[in-house]
Amino acid sequence: MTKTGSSAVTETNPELLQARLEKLRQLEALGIDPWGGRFDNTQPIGDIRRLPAEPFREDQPGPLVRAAGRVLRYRSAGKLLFLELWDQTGRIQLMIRVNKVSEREWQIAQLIDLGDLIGVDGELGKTKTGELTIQVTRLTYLTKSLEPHPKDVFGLEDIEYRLRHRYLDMIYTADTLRRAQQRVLIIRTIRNYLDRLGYMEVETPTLQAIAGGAAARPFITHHNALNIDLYLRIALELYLKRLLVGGLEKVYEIGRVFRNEGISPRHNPEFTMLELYHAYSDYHGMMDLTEGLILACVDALYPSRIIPYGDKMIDFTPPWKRASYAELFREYVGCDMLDEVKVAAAARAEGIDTTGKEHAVLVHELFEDVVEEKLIGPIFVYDYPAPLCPLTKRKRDNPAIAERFELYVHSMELANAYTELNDPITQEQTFSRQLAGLSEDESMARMDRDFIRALRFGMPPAGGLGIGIDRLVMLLTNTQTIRDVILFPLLRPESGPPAPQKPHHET
RNA sequence: GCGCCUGUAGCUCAGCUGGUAGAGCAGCGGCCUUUUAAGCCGUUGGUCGUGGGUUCGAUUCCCACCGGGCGCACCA
Repeated sequence: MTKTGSSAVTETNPELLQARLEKLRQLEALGIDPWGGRFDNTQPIGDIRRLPAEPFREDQPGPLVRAAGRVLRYRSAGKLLFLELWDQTGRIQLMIRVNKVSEREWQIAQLIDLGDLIGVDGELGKTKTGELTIQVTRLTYLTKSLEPHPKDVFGLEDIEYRLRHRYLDMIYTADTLRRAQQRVLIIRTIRNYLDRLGYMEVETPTLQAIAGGAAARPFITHHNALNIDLYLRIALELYLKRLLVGGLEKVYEIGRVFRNEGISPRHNPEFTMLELYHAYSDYHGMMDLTEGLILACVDALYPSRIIPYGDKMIDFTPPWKRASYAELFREYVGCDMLDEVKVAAAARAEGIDTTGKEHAVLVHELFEDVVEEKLIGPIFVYDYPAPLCPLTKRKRDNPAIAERFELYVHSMELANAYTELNDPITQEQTFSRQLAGLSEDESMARMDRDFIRALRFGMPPAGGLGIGIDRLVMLLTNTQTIRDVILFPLLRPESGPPAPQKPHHET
């Protein structure tokens, strides 16, 4: 194995490894299988901690409990051992006394290393200092850990180390496990909420011949038997809309999408989207749904609807503020967004380069630079300038305005919804216009003729909603970086990667 | 992709303007039957991310590369 002399990969200290291998041999010599086996009827440590417990007494044994988990602390006091046992529900102290276990078990206990997995039966009680403790009567080896574990009391500080050893991060950084559990709860809450409203959850293709539904660069892959390039999807939209044509009136998907773009504290190349469509509804219907859906998540996680994020508190008490794009623009930029002269002046004042830019583009750049940071929210911003939203139905009485809203919380776009365009003629023109305008990067927008054909058969008018699940989880778990709500975010390979195989497809 | 910051023992960190590395914990050998980051005695452990340069001498200064972080760009 050649290492290209790079990266922060740490090799295990060979002496520490040897010490553990030696204990492994000693365990085997005692007739113990160091890799353990089935160990049934354990109680979660969190449950055990809630049991009533009295100080230990020789004449009156406390309740018997059985737990399994990882040893995170080990203190030997001669003929007495204190350990700390960890499982995903909590930690508890174990006490092993030489005269309370068999001689063989006492020997085994001497061979425990930090990080080993053990199972114990014992009596629940309290030590002289009042610490809730299981006094072990039977000790079962479940798995030897050969790698030295990090020192529990310091936790893990190195971000790269935490990401590359997420399993350790889960054990030694309480927030990591908490977030993983809360993420599950959020997604389950969303499913339950939508299922109760009669939405059907579906799964649409990840491999697509044309990656559509968003303006983003796709990943390219290859199918050998068909000998065609395929794209990883960048959105769920176009297939879900086909299902509207097919008669599913309330449909959603929670799934991974892939965008071949930069990485940042708010961006991972693969992330999870909820997209949802409701036939015969519109963007106002989606606003109500969004509010209810996110509130259900807040209620699932917090006793209050005012929750912390960073150094701020976010108040989710409904009803949430709703303001039009034009209103907010006037309020924070200080001029009417239709006034081309004033908008250009305001843009220049913000240091935006105005040369050769369309009016609508300037308006939106100003909105992003000036307005977004004010939107602590939650606030629904609705009625967008039509040029910004090619896939959206225009207002009947004002074709310059698109029926779209975005939900902002803490200046972050959390949800995006439209009254969906179901007019195949306009849709086709929009595709063509996008293609004409973006000839430089042909992969950004592709004419999806099959989708146009589906629209021609008649897609019901509908409201559609997209929510970035990762960002929702960030917000609801008070997490500042997307890497900490995705268990395994993308990182460069840690040792020198094999030379990338030519040919590249682009860039 | 560009800019700034960063990489010292298994973990967490020191190391002043250049003199070839140090602590705590973990490990190893002892002592201890109520510890709480247990304590006491002894002890092992590092090509200071990698390569090159300057220098009598580089963890320290310079350059390149590799990994990571933050910001910008692309985007959600």
